[in-house]
Amino acid sequence: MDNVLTRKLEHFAPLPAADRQLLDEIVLPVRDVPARTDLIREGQSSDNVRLIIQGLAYRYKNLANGRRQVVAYLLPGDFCDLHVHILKAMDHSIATVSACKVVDISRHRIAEMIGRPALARALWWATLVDEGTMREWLLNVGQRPALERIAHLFCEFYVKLRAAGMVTGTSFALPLIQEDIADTTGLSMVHVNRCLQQLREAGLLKVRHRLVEINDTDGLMHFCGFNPNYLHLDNLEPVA
Amino acid sequence: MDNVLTRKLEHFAPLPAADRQLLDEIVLPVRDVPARTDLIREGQSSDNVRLIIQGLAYRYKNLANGRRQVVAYLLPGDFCDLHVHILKAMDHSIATVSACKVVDISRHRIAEMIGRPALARALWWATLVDEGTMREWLLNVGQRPALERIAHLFCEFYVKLRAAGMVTGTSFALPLIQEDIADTTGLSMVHVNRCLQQLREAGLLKVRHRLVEINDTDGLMHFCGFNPNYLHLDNLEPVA
DNA sequence: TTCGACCATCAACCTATGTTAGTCCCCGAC
DNA sequence: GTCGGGGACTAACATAGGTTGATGGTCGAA
Repeated sequence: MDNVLTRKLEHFAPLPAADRQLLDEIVLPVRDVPARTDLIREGQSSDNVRLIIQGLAYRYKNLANGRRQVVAYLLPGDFCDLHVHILKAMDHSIATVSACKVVDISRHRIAEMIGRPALARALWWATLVDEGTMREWLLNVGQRPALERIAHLFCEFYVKLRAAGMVTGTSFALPLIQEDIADTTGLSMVHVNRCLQQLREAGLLKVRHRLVEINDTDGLMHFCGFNPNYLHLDNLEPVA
Repeated sequence: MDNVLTRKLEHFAPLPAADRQLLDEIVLPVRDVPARTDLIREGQSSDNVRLIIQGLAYRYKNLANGRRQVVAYLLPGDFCDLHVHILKAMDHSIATVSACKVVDISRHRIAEMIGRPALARALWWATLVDEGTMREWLLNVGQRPALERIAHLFCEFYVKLRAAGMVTGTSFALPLIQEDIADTTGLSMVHVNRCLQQLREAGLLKVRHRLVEINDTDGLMHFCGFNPNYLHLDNLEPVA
């Protein structure tokens, strides 16, 4: 199976063949977006819904003084703005990290999806997972010390990318720079750098050249109290 | 109109009379829950969906070391766990702040609501508003300094309670203690205390005896860069 | 009316993290 | 092959906010 949307939605429950076929039609044609490019900006509205097919993107909000908070990452199979036709304007922006492949899906197609019970439930599940993730991030940023906060972020990437089949062995590609990690965790870039070195010295994880290698999965998860329940990936094979 | 659910959902769009009638049936019978009581705990699941009719409650998550993060407040008209039958277990807990009146709604009733297009859209809108709020909180906790962070929280309460008709003039009841504010903003109780005094000295806002008085609405909102767009209350009368 | 609990407040001190201002390394463009 | 730029990394210093522990209101219950 190479339809990333199907793959993602079937983490909730298997889909009828007819639904899978609809998803196969929806997933084309693909458009290329360069790295570090805004897909949609706060205040904008739009008729289409965008879906990430390949690459990494993120949602973010800015403060007037220029400070930035990343509020979510978007992986292949994630929708950018499923809600544009309910809400009048975006309350945040979305940008690519790496070069991405994106499809634009018409409003009518979305309605078609939502008309199918199995798909509607799967999309609802995806929404709930996103909410659960934001709650966990709030806990992370609000209560965990810097080292654990960063470790937790890497645990989450590990589990989500693994579910998407994007982890080979014990390492995965992650096109983030340290400043992205800083803006995700509410820390300064300098402190992120210090922490990454400490995590490396502790033998928990290595980050070099946009490649993350997790030496000690259990150790890392235990260190930051990572509990994947909030991702609701009940169909997930246990961690190796 | 005294149906808090109708009132809330009609912030999105007016509802057909038949839908309003369904909501009137749903909103009974009411059950009393004392203050500072868990409504549902992380890991639990449940067949019913709870709806807050009166009082204040909050969603929260705990760390193993006992630290607590409040991730959302629930006002009259808010559902506690609309998703229990999609997800297998709660990924967070919910507790009351003040004594609350709550209704338990059966799964079948929820399905009935979702079957009505106008209600389904209104519920979807409510979900999206909750998501938008969490993104704003992430920005708040991750990027704003303590004073602005607390000011922002009070701005949000002001606007939401005002939309719910729970603000009289320039002040409103808010049963939170300083420790709640601390656990909401990711600050220590002591620092919250310091900040509240500074906000008072600055003539922006006074908090005493669970009563908040906002002296200078515009000043307060400007001070913390509050922009209510994320609440998507397009039908809201402008701030007095 | 008194008592006890709970909550607000205060002071002294501490430290995790931020800031500034660099250097260095690597890679891709020409 | 060299140049330029982005990103990683360092060091020295600054501070916002945390911690601890004590004091003092206020209010409801008996």
